[in-house]
Amino acid sequence: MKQDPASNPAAGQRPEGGARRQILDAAAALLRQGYDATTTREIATRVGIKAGSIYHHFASKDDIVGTVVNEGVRVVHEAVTAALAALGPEATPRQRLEAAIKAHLLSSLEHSAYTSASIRAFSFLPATVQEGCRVERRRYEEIWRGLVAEAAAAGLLAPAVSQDSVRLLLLGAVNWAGEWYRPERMSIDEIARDFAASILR
Amino acid sequence: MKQDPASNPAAGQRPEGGARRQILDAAAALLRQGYDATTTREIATRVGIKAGSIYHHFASKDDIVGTVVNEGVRVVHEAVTAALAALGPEATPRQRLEAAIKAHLLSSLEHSAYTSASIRAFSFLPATVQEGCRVERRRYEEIWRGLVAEAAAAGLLAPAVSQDSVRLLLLGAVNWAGEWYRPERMSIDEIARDFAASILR
DNA sequence: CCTACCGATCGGTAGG
DNA sequence: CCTACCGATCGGTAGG
Repeated sequence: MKQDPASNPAAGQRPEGGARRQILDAAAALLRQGYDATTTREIATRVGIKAGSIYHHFASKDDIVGTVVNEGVRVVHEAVTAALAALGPEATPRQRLEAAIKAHLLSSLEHSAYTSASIRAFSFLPATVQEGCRVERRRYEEIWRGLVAEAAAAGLLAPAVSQDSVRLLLLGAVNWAGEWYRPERMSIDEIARDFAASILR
Repeated sequence: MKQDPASNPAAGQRPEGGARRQILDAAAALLRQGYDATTTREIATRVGIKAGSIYHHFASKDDIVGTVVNEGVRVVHEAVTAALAALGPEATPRQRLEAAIKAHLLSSLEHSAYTSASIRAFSFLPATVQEGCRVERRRYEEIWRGLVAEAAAAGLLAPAVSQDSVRLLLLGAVNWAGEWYRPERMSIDEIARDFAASILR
């Protein structure tokens, strides 16, 4: 759940930087417990400022939440893209799918509270916040559409099963992992390997 | 999302029946939107009584929520058990797993707001409510442990993949289905068939 | 089952 | 960035 600033592309873009980033970090951590548990007062306490001062940096609570959720999708998107690029052009569809699963799990379970918040809290957010995130989410979904299509073209999927079903099965499983994952129970490498092996043949 | 009283084993056990059941129904429907969205006042409004009158029937909000969540697990448990029993002793492990997936999806996506609430809201509930549900949830999990073990014994799983991984993959996928399921998009029959076919060989 | 109310907490604002 | 405060809403209770 550490926030690596180097993997956080928005860091340093604003001259003041500090306070705004601290507010987002606190909100991301709180969003794990849900939207209502993410109070502006608790955010302020964690940052070390008074409740009213939040509004010097953000227009509203939903402005904060929307920024966190959008950034969470962007972080996992970039993590998966980077993992695929690191494999190089020789990689097989199987290797690529397993690498994408691993990168997604690492982002949501270990690296980014933003991604974790995006996944867990999304469906309980106000409709306006959800809509502000739709484009980014759909862009990310496209990666998985492509990976499943590659696997299908290589004949790695079960016969007579739609690619939509495979994608929804896989994304559902990895998104739900936050509900049961414990580091000492099974490693992320192992989960990624088993999930990929279960679906590919 | 209809509540079929005949499939609701607790109905009729209490002589007064009506009000208590109506409160639970309203709470189950509201819990889809989250724990905090489930206010005692909104429950009362939907039932047609005043807010304070809730406490004539239940000790607290968490008493209501805990009852709903427990019943949600019990309903899906009984739905899956009944579906397996209906198959008879000649059924193959493949048929049994697919029937269980279908029964679970039907319960959470069509038949029971209680089951839907159990799945969606669980991880955002107060710890005390979660603990009051642990036993029932673990009992339900055992069914899936058994089904995966049957499939493994029949040689239907991918080699070198742990049964835990397969169970977590499958349960994660079906539990996440509430996030994307639309009746006009893909039928529950089709989802169950594709999910089973993706994992079995 | 209702009326009337409690203490607490929420998001947000005025004015400095 | 703070002090002081707002209107609204929450879970729950007293007393009937």
